[in-house]
Amino acid sequence: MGPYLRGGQDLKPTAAAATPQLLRRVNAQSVLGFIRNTDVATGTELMSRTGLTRASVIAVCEDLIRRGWIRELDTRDEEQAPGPRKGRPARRFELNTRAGFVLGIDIGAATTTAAVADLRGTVIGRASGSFRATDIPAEERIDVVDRACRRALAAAGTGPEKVLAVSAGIAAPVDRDGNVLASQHFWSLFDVGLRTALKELHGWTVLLENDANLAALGERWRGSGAGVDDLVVLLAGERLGAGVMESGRLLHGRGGAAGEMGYLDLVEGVGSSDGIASLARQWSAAGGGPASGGEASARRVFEDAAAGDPGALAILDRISERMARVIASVASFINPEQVVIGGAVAESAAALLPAITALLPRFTATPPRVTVSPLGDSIVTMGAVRRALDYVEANALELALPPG
Amino acid sequence: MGPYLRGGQDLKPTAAAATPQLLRRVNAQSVLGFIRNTDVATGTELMSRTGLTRASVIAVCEDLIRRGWIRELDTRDEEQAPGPRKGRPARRFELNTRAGFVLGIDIGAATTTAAVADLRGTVIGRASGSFRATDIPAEERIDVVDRACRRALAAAGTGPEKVLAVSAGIAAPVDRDGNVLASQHFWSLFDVGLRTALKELHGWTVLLENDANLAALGERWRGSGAGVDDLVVLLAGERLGAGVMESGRLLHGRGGAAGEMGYLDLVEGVGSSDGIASLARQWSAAGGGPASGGEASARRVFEDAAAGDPGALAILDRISERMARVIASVASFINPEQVVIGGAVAESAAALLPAITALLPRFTATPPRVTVSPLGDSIVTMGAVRRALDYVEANALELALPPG
DNA sequence: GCAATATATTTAGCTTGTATCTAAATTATC
DNA sequence: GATAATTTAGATACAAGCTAAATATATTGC
Repeated sequence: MGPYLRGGQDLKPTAAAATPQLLRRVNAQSVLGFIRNTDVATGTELMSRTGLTRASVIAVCEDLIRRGWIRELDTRDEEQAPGPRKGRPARRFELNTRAGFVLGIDIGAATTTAAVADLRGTVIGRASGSFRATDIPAEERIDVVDRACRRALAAAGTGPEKVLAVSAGIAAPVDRDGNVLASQHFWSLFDVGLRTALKELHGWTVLLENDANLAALGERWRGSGAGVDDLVVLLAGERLGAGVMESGRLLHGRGGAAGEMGYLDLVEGVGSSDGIASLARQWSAAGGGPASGGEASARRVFEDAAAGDPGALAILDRISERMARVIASVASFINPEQVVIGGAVAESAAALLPAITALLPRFTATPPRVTVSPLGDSIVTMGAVRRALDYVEANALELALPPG
Repeated sequence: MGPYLRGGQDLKPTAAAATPQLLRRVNAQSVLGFIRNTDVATGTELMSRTGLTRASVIAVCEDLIRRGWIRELDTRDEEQAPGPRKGRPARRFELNTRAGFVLGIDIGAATTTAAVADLRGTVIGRASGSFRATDIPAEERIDVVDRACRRALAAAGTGPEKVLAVSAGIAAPVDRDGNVLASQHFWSLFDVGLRTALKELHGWTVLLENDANLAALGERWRGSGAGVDDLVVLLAGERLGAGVMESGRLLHGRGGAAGEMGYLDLVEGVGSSDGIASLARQWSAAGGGPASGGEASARRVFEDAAAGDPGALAILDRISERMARVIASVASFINPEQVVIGGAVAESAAALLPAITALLPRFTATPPRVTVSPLGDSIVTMGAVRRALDYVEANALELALPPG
């Protein structure tokens, strides 16, 4: 900058200047974004989708090849082009799906699961681990998580150096910068420990998120909320949390406690959020989840109800109304298009959907569509994978791909 | 595009290609953005703030001068530069504050107010109008609004052709595209009528918003929530609505009904949202607002309470607890940094702040800061002005400024 | 083999940037 | 009052990236 600024006040630029290189970055992102969502792309397709001229498209593609993100298919060994192919054959480009991988981790109270996915989001490795107890020290918990990651990578046939981004979900408020509130003593300790451990061991930077928020990402990506921009996911199992997407963005609030549902203590006919959580636990233990033994009893309640047993019907009615009140209170404040029930209770909740849906208009003027998550146990890991991919996609041109 | 695309599928570009002109747009926005927030700017200042070189800064400034957004101060008639000014005098640029104006409109049940502001947001004209009754036809209501706009413009010493953007707030859900839900028969009729009328009469395009949402914008701009990114404004007067900002963005939800607070019907110890609204109405009529007569009684309640009268204290306690429950239920779901009480009840609410603040921790684990709006009656118009300015600032380089 | 067709490549030119050098205007100093 | 120091202005050279248009190439169909 020369001597010009010496005399001025010590001012930092508010934003970086837009130089011609920015154009390439923008256009490369747009080309790469299209290639990500297609099988193979020709130059002509890319021209029409991006609005660029052929010269620019080719320049961008050669850039992306040099950086390792895409690959050119040279010989026409695959003769699967559909239409009548006249004219000079087009150069064909495809995503280098295995140029790197992402890691999505679900860290629960009792177990943890890590999933490895390629750049298209296909999960190619998965591993779980159990915690000896819920009150083990943070280090032990971190070690179990690390081991699950290693095993998932091994199952995927790849290694830590190929990991481009890591996202982890925990059952605690996490703000939008990925920090756990200091008041959450255990989790904030765990947070710092996890970050430093994975950084030192593998060089990874962890994107931490609340588990219900990740569930919302996952559900919108590959669940029943596909493509819905205003979506709430109720993650009910060990505890009850909500992941809220508004206009396609996750809500965090000041300290990451958005969607924490503590206010349910105040809602009539619901009981405390602890009460809901314990209800969910019982329910899950009785048949919704893999917990011990009681599967028969939950099934029996449904069977008895189907047979017209008044007691069983009353139980289901009470549960339905509680759920309806919870959904209604969320829905009338956030006005989502859809509410998805996920977590351990999801399976059981499916049977109650008609009753819940029928009750909603009594409690809210803006009843959302209500569905049950089809993602099962993997709802949080799916969201974590999506979160990590989002990061990779947003920063593709800044990330250096691992060699090989 | 030539013959290239003829053979391809009929695909539209997903995004516009980034051409060199984009650079100028980005850099011009950045320069203009800085000039907007300063009194006069020199080339050197702009260089340091934008990171551009002098040549680019000058080119951009001359562009902006040609388009009418800024102006160069030629002679140094104003010797108000602070430091020791050595060296060759700098060219000085300033915002052409009166290159155009924005119009912010508050459309209430009984009255409407229009405010005219210059490009720095300084309100330079204001006018109100009353509706003959609350159930008058949409056309009549539109006519009253139009007349208020004309008078506000006249008071500002300008005309309709100088208006760059118009924002209006109504007490109904409005989605993020500015549309009123069709189920809101009256308002959706009014909406369409207002748009077409103002378009035909003056060529304006109206940005419609929910009034509480505008209140949130206003409060964050020039109220007690200045600069707070996670902010909830409770607009309590004729009715009760919440404007929610999360991460600096307004929440709308699918149909614009986010923040509608219908769920309060379900919250224990609050009563229905109608009940809250009527409470607010009584309260306001008794002294919070400009309504007839009863000011003495509200003042008397406060005076009696100050004197230790148990009946008066009980009334205030009940109101405080209701407010605390409302705020807590919002706060524990959204987790805002701050909640602002605005609208007609604001004045009275100020006296209850300590009680409300003290009660909050009983109802929520994440109690926000609670304040009372200092904006009074103009909270919605202020937000409408901000909304219109946001539009102008985002689209400055696409807007053609009126000549003169 | 030759026309038709679709794609690839090359070349020239435009816009917008940066970097660097020289000129101008003002204050401070002797 | 001339001269040096300082700060900004303006001009020139050049690089990145895009478009547009002309030319070259590979494949299919007759």
